[in-house]
Amino acid sequence: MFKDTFCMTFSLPQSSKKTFSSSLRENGLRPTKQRACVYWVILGKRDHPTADDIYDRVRKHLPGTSFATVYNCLETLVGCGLVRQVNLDRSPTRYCPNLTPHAHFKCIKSGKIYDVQIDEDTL
Amino acid sequence: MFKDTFCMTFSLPQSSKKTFSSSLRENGLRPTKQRACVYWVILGKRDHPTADDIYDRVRKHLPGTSFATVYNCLETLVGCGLVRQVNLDRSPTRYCPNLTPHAHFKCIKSGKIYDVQIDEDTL
DNA sequence: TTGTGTAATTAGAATAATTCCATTTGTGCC
DNA sequence: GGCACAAATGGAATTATTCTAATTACACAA
Repeated sequence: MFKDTFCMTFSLPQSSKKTFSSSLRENGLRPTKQRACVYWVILGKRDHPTADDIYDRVRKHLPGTSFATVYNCLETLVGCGLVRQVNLDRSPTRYCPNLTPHAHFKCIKSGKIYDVQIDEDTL
Repeated sequence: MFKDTFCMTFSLPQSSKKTFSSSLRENGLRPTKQRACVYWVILGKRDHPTADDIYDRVRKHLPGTSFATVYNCLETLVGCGLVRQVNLDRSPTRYCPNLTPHAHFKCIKSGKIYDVQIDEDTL
């Protein structure tokens, strides 16, 4: 009875909601709450989370979510161009909502990954 | 009795042999036949082989070689700067004896990887 | 030579990220 | 409501790689 309202402690900002829904629909896919939550999580903390991180964060809001679903959603979002995959070496794939052309800088001490804007003029 | 002579159907060219031995010794490591064979295999066919490919090729010459050894040797060779790792997406790590600065081009059809020399002038 | 200590190799188990599969659940439409 | 199909689910399977404990090879001293 309270399931939906209890779990839905997330909501996309209006602008992202539009991009989200229209991108999916353009590809004949549905804007489901799991997909919305995964997208919301990635937009919310731009620390290049792994699927594992995303799983943890999503489950705080949609506790029933499975790993398979997280992977499915990620694949879908990547396919629609809403998020990007970041692969460095063979460490777990990370996800990034920054769609502008940029490079990544990885600190070998902390392992953190930073976006580096590319200055077109220097190319 | 014939074990060694039978198995040792590989030998590094004189120049590579020197680089190989001295690089290892500089790092306090021994130039063993497994390491030599792995190096020889990587030098021999520059198709960016995976650890799996290397395992197959090495075992044609040193049949007793284990996977662990192949991985150990690869780690050692990379550590000594004799070969390089190539990681693209999350596909298996590939190995490359080209030590000059270069980029990689991967054909999405065949999956083959090609070295692309970098023209310093265009940087 | 013959030990002896350490480095290297070995087989097989363990790990970790990801994918697959069979089943269930949700949604849009008649 | 019922139907068809898309999405989500839990758990098993896969795969590249790493770990572990035991064995073997080698350099050097006695």
